[in-house]
Amino acid sequence: MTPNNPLIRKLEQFARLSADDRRVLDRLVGERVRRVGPREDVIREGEKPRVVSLVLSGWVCRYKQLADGRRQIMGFFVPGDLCDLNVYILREMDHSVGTVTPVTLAEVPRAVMEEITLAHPRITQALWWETLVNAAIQREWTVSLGQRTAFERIGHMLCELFLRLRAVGLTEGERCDLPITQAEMADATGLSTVHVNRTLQELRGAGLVVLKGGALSIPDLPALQDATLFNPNYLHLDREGRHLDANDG
Amino acid sequence: MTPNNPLIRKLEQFARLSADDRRVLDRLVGERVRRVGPREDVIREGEKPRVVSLVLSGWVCRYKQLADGRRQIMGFFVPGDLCDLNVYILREMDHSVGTVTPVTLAEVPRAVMEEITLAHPRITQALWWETLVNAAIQREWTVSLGQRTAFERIGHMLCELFLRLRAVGLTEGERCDLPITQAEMADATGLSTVHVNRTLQELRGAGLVVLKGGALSIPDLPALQDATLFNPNYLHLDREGRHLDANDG
DNA sequence: CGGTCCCTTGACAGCCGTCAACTACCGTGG
DNA sequence: CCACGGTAGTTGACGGCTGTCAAGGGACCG
Repeated sequence: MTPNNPLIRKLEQFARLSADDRRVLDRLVGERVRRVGPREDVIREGEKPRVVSLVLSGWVCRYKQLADGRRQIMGFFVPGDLCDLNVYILREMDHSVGTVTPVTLAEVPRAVMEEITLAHPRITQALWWETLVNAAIQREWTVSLGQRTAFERIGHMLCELFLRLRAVGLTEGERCDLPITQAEMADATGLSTVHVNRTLQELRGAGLVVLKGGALSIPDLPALQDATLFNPNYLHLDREGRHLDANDG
Repeated sequence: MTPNNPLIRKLEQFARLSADDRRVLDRLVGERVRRVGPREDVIREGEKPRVVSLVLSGWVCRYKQLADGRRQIMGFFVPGDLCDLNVYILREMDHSVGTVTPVTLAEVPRAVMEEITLAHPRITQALWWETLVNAAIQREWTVSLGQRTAFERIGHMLCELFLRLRAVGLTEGERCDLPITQAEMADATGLSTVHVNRTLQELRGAGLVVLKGGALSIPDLPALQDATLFNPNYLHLDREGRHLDANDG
């Protein structure tokens, strides 16, 4: 049976978990659930982070708004993603986290987080892997914004999101939901909405993506990867911790 | 007495360490030292990371080279910086790390790292803080590349580097060493060398920076911060873990 | 059926890249 | 002492990718 807990699903991209590991992670998502509507802030720059948030459903983004109104989305969280293991160490948030769609979050108190990492080394390793992958994703965004053209940048982002959603079982064949507006894609890619629109038309024209009504379809993933210089190595999805696999199924 | 171990110096931006903590960290930098010449790779994309590297002196950068030769520097390491706590969890590097200047590194074996984090909770917290700050820096680069103009981008980077160097005691008044070429600044900011050159002239013309012969001077830091929309909050340098302070001096 | 949000399109401008040449600096060696 | 070569920095001309401004179309909703 495939787990419906997206965090378990995701961590098993790294290593197989034991039945006990899963129980622990399931307890974690059940304890304190928070629902947030679309386009709301989960936490704002300057506030004190108190819990670790785990996305159970919906899309969330990190963003920063500059004094003059310019806004940059620094990353998306999809189900299974954790907003910074151990954020609570910092006194205040240096950026905001806001929802894109309606969202359900599991809010994990500090004590629970610490208890788990003390008692469950395999989970701890998997969470470290998660942290390192998130850092790698952030770096890849730096590369995109610094070096890739608008065409590559947008295509690359769609590739990444597709693979990340696939890792938590949220794709069906070549398609997945993509509940973000072109304005949000613009804020994420550092482009204007006008240019995002034109570039999407180019991507469609090249037959690389089908994007309509909140649904994304990638008819030929390798072709899109080639066209956008996409190398999936930074997602570290090939079960790199398999030597840690549990044996009990 | 101020420590000459830059890691200690840096972690004390977070919380005061005990004499024992310092001894542990001093042992860590002494054990295995590696010297690398300028413009060499410390580790290359695709290789297996085996140790955690800590910069003792000199400048290092993370970078990624795309298939067609475009290169993006994703971040600089200066003395006191750690190249990814726990990298060894990953099977292969998704980017390269190369020196800018001649460098001395402390290579910390996995076992030592794990031993320390098990036995010394204050150090562990401080290292987590380091990790979170690094992530915040990477996000800020995303914001710079996505939203800031060339002028703001370069000025912002100089601000950041100055403050980071100051945190490890490598500034003297308003000046510090800046041993990077304009070509490297270009790779870091996603601009062309020509444009970096022109933009630096603008920054000089505005009296915001003095940059010559590998030395940077910032006559009016608040002014530069204003001009580049620089908010230092993401560096979390205000001793946020002071409640953990050791009492033994 | 009016309003709002999102997407789309056209005209125009500007930031920034490319190309190419030139200068400055520095260490080496004749 | 000067020639030499290599690296880093500088400058000018030109072009193009991408932003801005503005207007219109389509879908959904109260």
